[in-house]
Amino acid sequence: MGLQQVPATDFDLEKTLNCGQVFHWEKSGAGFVGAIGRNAVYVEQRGDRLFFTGASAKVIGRYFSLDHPLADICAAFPRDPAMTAAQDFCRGLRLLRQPRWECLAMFICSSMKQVAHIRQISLALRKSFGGRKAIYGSHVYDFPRAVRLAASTEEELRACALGYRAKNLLATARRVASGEANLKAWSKLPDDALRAELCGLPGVGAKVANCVMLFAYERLRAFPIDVWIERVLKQQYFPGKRKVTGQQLRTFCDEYFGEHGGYAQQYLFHHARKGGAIAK
DNA sequence: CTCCAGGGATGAT
DNA sequence: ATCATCCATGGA
Repeated sequence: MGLQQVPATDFDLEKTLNCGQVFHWEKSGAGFVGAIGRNAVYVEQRGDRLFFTGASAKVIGRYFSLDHPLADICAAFPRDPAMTAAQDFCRGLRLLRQPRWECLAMFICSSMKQVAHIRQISLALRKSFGGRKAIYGSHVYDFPRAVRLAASTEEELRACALGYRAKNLLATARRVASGEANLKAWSKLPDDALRAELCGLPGVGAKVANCVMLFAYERLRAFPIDVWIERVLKQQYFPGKRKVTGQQLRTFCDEYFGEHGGYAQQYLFHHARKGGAIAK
């Protein structure tokens, strides 16, 4: 079974899959197996080339955002110690273009959870409601469509360790399945209108909405603020300040990080979590 | 404005 | 082996 390949400069597959933007890729041999939409995929990095099977080069390039001008994006980051250290630590980390429904559903499940646990929820949902597919000597499950989850019960979802999130996921799945929430049509909306639509869904607040905008709607300006990022921001950009409100942080981020704020956020986030850049 | 449910992994004792 | 901690959203 031969692998196809594409050039992938300024790319780090392991960092891209393990930085907390996606939750279902599993290590397999020298690479990873996972699903890109309905495609079961094996992907492996060798130097500045990506070897893969299970999807077209076009699908691979699009999902891993190999077209993002990473050097230019990084060059446009603000020059400060935190950003420089994060950028150095995250070399090659790219923001994926994830399927909209899958991304929305997973970030509804992500609330108040750590990455390890979100991965378990992802697998449980896929095993219970998704389709099993063989790939490169292994197998994966694709993510269940909204209509499938809409036809499930809160009890079935709770069995996937969703806890109180089951109710929100079920309610949102029903809205998406009925067409009342048209995720595809929303992609034409400007940022603020898109955020407002997403926040109207059960289980979606500002943080989850910004994650979905960043990871599934190519809104590279979207800057999700969670506790990790809040710590980094306060420590690095508001040192010694006693009371910093959420609104102050919000305004600062939107102005300071600008056009590619989402990349800046992901780099600061990953560096804080994995690089031990936090003093608390 | 404040308080807190909710639940499983993870780190500390 | 038990105990505290992590955490976004929504509702009281």
